Amino acid sequence: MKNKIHEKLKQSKGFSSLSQEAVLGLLLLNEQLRQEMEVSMSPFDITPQQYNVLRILRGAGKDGLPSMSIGERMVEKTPGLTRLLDRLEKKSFVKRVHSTDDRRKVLCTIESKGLKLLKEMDRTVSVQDEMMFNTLTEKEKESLIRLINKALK
Amino acid sequence: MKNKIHEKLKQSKGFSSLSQEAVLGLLLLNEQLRQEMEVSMSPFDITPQQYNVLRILRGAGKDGLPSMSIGERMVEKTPGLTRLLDRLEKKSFVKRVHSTDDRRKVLCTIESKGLKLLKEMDRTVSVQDEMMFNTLTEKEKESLIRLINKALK
DNA sequence: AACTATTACTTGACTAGTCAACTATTTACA
DNA sequence: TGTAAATAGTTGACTAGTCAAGTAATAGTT
Repeated sequence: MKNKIHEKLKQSKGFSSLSQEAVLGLLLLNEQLRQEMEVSMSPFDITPQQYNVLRILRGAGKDGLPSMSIGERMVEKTPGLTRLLDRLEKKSFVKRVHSTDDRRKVLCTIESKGLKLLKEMDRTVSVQDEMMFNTLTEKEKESLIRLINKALK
Repeated sequence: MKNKIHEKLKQSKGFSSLSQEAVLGLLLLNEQLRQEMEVSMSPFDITPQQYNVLRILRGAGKDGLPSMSIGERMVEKTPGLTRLLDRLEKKSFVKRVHSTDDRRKVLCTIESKGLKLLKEMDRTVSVQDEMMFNTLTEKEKESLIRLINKALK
C-alpha cells in the first residue's frame, strides 16, 4: 500500500521514528476530518465548533449549562467560549441568563431555533461520520478506537 | 479498559456508531497532541505552525521555496501563510525575495537564526513525539499508522 | 463581620485560519 | 501581437483560539 503520509507531506525521506510518523499521520487525518466537517456544515451557515456547542446544550436539556461546564466538554478555554457564545446568541441559537443561585454563573440554554437547526443537521452529520471512515472495516474501526483510547492520557 | 473518549466528553450514553466514536476520539487525540506541542514549543517563543514552516524551509535548503509550495506541504491555504511568513520574517527567521525568473513568486529561505532555533529544538521535539505515544508498543504504533494511512483519502 | 482567596466569567491584544476580492505577472491562443 | 485566462501572492473582514489582566460574586477563615 502507498504511504499517504509521505505523499501528502511531499517528503521522500523516511521518518526518524514510528512515533514521528504517527504524529504526522494524526495531524493529517485530523485536518482531513476538519475540512470535511467544515464543508458539510457550511451550507447551514455554522462552524464545527458552534455545532459542537449546540449539541452539548441539546444534551444538557432545558436547564441549560454554565459556560465553564460547556468548556469542560469541549477542549477549549473559557475566553474563546465567551465569544463563541456571543455569536451563537446573536444568531438566536442560544440564550444566556445569570443563574439566580450563583450570580457569577451564566446559564446557557439552546433555543428552539438552535434545536431546529440541529435536527436539520443530524442526518448530514452522521452520514459524514460514516464517510470519514468508509475505507475501514468495522473491525478496523474498533481497532483504531482501541488504539486512540490507549494513547489518550 | 476504561473508555477515555466517553470520559473526556463527560458523556455517559453510548455512541451511535463506531465511526462516530472514532471521529470524536480522533478529535480528542489531536487536541492532546496540539496542546503538548504548544507547551513544549512555547519556551522557544514559537508556535507549532511556525516550527512546521521552518522545518519545511530547512528541508528545502539554500534555494528556498515559493510560498505556494510551502502551503502544499502544510495543509493550509495561502492567505494564512502570507501572514505567518510576515511574522517569521519580522523575527528574522526567514527571508523573502521575488524570484527573478517568475516575478509573481516569492522565494522563502530560512536564515541562520532560524536554523539555529531548529537545531536547539530538534531534541525537544523528538522527545515529545516519543512521549505522545509512549503508552503504545511499537507493534501498536505500526498498526495505528497502517489504519491512519488507510483512512487518508 | 471583615478580609482574603477562589470561582466564573469578560475583555484586550495576539496568532492563526477561512473566504472573497484585488494586483501583478505569465501563459496560451486566435 | 494582443487580449483573455491562469497563477502567485496580498489584503480585508471574519471565526476561533491563546494568555494575561480585570470584575463581580461567593466561600472560607479568623
